Amino acid sequence: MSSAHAEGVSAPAGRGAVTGASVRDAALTLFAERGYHGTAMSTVAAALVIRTPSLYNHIRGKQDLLESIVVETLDAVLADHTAAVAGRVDPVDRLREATRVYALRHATHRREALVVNRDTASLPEPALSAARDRRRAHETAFRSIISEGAEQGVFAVGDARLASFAILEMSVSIARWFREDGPLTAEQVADEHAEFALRIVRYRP
Amino acid sequence: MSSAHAEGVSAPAGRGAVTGASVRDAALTLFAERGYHGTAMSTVAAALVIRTPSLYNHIRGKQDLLESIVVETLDAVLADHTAAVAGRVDPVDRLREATRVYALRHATHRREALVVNRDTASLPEPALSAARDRRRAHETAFRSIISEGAEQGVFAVGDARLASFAILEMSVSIARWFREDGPLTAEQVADEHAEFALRIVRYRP
DNA sequence: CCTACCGATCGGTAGG
DNA sequence: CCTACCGATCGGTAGG
Repeated sequence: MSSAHAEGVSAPAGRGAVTGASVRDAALTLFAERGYHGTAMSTVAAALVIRTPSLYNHIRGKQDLLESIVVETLDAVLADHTAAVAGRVDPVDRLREATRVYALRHATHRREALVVNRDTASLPEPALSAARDRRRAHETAFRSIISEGAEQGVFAVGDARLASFAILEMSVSIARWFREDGPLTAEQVADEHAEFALRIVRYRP
Repeated sequence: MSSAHAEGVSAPAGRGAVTGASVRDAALTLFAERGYHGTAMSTVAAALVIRTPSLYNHIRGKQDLLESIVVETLDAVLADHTAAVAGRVDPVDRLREATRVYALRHATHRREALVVNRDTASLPEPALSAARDRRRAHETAFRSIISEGAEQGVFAVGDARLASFAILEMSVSIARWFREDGPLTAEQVADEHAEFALRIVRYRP
């Protein structure tokens, strides 16, 4: 994510210097709102107040935009996860922190999350396999925390896969409703979801 | 849902009589796989082994297909919910049953769930508002169970909205991974999610 | 159910 | 950054 903007459409009208980053940012906003196939490149150009062909001075093509959004986001998810569990041995700490950073990212990078979840399947190979590999790596790492906790008897869960999906997906849903100007901060929402995760695996302090 | 098939593509090759129901079924499968905007009507026709214009002897248009999928599915969700809570007064029973039927539907009607969640925003007005009203009605009814349980002191939950979204969305996610030939039946998955819901709201028997 | 065909729009290139 | 333009594909109609 090299965009200078964390949220919102980049400066469109007036003396806004169009760059690769601003094209990617405008595309990200529109892909998140209307979906990849529902967004015409002419709409991206219009958001930047330029003509469609001018976009191609900054980017290679529409598919490239999607690929960079998806792969970079999934890399960031994996990096978050690795950093979150590093140095922690207690499954309770590991699950709480892994859930917290995952939930937090879905509150702070809503557009990226929406696009990844909706449009990853539209990627051509080999980007599709690359995306699926990254996603699977995260799921596997996340689930293993639950399995380890269950083996140690600290978690009581029937099916680690089921619990893992439930926790991951309730976190993903944050991207659908979270508002920066809402009653809860991203950190509060993330903390609460981390507690939900521990309840799902039946951890009782 | 008047389709004769609960899952899978309707009989395509050979002596398959194409009907309105079979067109809707083929479109449902393809919309679920590739998204509404990612599916060409020519692909729907190809799945039925007819030419594109022949589709229009059975349906009014592409938008109509999406509208009927979304509105009928949301109506069914509301009907499920109403039936599930009818006659139950204990918030524990109400939440367990409301979650169970919602989760169950996402396991048994995966394609519909995927399309509703991915493509509702692509509906033109007034169908868009109709869909949003139905979804909101369900969310409100669902959340009120949690609020009532919290008021009665049987649930301990910080934010009813947060808990409601988390429960609903972890159930929605079932549509993304559930397989009929997997290790768990739809009923088992639904029951487990109902228990997850009670844990999230901190109900302790 | 088909062939023939439509206007509109798509992503993208040429060539300044 | 633009105008001019491309071939491909879109949803859909006419008229059998």
